[in-house]
Amino acid sequence: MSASVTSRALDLLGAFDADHRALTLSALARRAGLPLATAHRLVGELSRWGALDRLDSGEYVIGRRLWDLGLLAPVQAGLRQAASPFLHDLYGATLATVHLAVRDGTEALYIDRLSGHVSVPVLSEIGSRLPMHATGVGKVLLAYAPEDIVTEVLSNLTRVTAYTITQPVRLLEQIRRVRADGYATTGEEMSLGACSVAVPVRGADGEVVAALGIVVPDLRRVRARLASALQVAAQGITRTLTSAERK
Amino acid sequence: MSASVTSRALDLLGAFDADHRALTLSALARRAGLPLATAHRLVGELSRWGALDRLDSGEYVIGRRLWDLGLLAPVQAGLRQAASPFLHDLYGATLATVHLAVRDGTEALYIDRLSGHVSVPVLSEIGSRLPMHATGVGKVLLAYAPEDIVTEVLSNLTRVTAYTITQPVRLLEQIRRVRADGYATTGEEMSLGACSVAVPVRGADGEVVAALGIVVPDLRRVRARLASALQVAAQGITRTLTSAERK
DNA sequence: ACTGGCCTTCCGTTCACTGGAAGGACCACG
DNA sequence: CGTGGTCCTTCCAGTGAACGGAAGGCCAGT
Repeated sequence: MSASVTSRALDLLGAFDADHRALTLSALARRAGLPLATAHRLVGELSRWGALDRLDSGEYVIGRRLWDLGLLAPVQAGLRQAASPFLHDLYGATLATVHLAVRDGTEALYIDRLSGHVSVPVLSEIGSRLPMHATGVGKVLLAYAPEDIVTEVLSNLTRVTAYTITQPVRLLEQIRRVRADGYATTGEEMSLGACSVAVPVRGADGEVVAALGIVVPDLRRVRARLASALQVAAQGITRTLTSAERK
Repeated sequence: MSASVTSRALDLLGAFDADHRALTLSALARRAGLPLATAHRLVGELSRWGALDRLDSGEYVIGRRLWDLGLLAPVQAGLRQAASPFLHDLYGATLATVHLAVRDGTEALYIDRLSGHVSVPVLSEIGSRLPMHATGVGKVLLAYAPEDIVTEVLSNLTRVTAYTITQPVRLLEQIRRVRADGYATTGEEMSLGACSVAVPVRGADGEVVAALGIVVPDLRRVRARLASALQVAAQGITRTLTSAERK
């Protein structure tokens, strides 16, 4: 039972998600499990502060001030800024979809994505989470994740397409390959018609902080070329990160 | 006197800004104006929920969950997604810094920015606010802003560089030109060595919802070409916005 | 060993939060 | 033009959650 005021307020914020970006007061109260009167008072306070905005229609949405705050989160602050120009360079050179992802628990969290009009359509959006075993960036992140996370992921390999790897042994084998080769690949394991290459991005101390990936319709001719292009970009990101740190 | 629990919790969140991305408990309490014990309790609750994360160093930072929430804000959700591919196209064609901004009160709020390694260095960051009278996107937003906002801005034209426009009459004249021509320009009014062109982006109902701008070192040869490229992109964004709405 | 910074926990007092109830605005329907 | 259905807003007395001073623990510097 959540009794504290703060937790109730947070429950209200938590009522918003990608499928519920705008909610009426009653919907908010319902989703947060609060009495209407209580929700009303709290929501009032939240919008006065700018955490929520009220639309002309009367619906509430996440406010600008929270958007601002979110930008300060370290997930994005350092990493994303450092990586941004390199993502653009990659995108400019290939016109394919480029991804930057970090590990969030047992999933890959996409913190940046570039894709133009000509790119292969993909599921990922900025802020979305996808399973690690079926994506390029995911496999990279998994290869450098702590033991217990790997175990947990291996025990739950859900099938997404006909090509998704669902046997723990095969995935383990691939993880070993990633560590040896320095890059990971997928072939239509997440969505049909989409293959990917991904490499690790290392921080100042050499630990893997993110994964950089690219999605193309077919790997056959380009695998090696993409892998080295990605590695160059990843190196550049690392350099930017380290030089930004010592100042 | 802020007495409600919620407002105290929000004050804690508000203690973070671009210059204070990581704070110790005591620093947080100090900045939020709360007794240490109180701050401790609230911060504990906030981090349990994921609004704050605690670093190994003991400092608190904005958490992933708030980052997630921020992405749901309408500032960015619709507009930015629709605009993203067009920004890339523009960037790809020019390799100059490309901006997308909306009006936030009397300032221009940058909601997206692309810049590679070769672009002119500029001040703007995603999430930052710059004065409207000294930037290309700002002038566009001002040209379509409500009367009272214009008045307020005109009464406070701070000088940034030697070229900044500080006479209300001259700015008003420029605003008229923007409405007539459909685009705005600046010449080193915000930072030396940087000129810009910007155009309005219209929503489904024809009202101006954002401004799209580009920054280059020199306008002389390219002004007309850039203006029309921007207008094409702005058209495309509008089309995407409208088609996304009726579904 | 001492000083000064942090962080954490405890607990009796008190005051801000609670939420049912009542009222009002709006819409659609018969 | 009532009637039933949304929705939102305001009120207020009772109570339990939040408050914050105080005390104690940890670490680093001197």
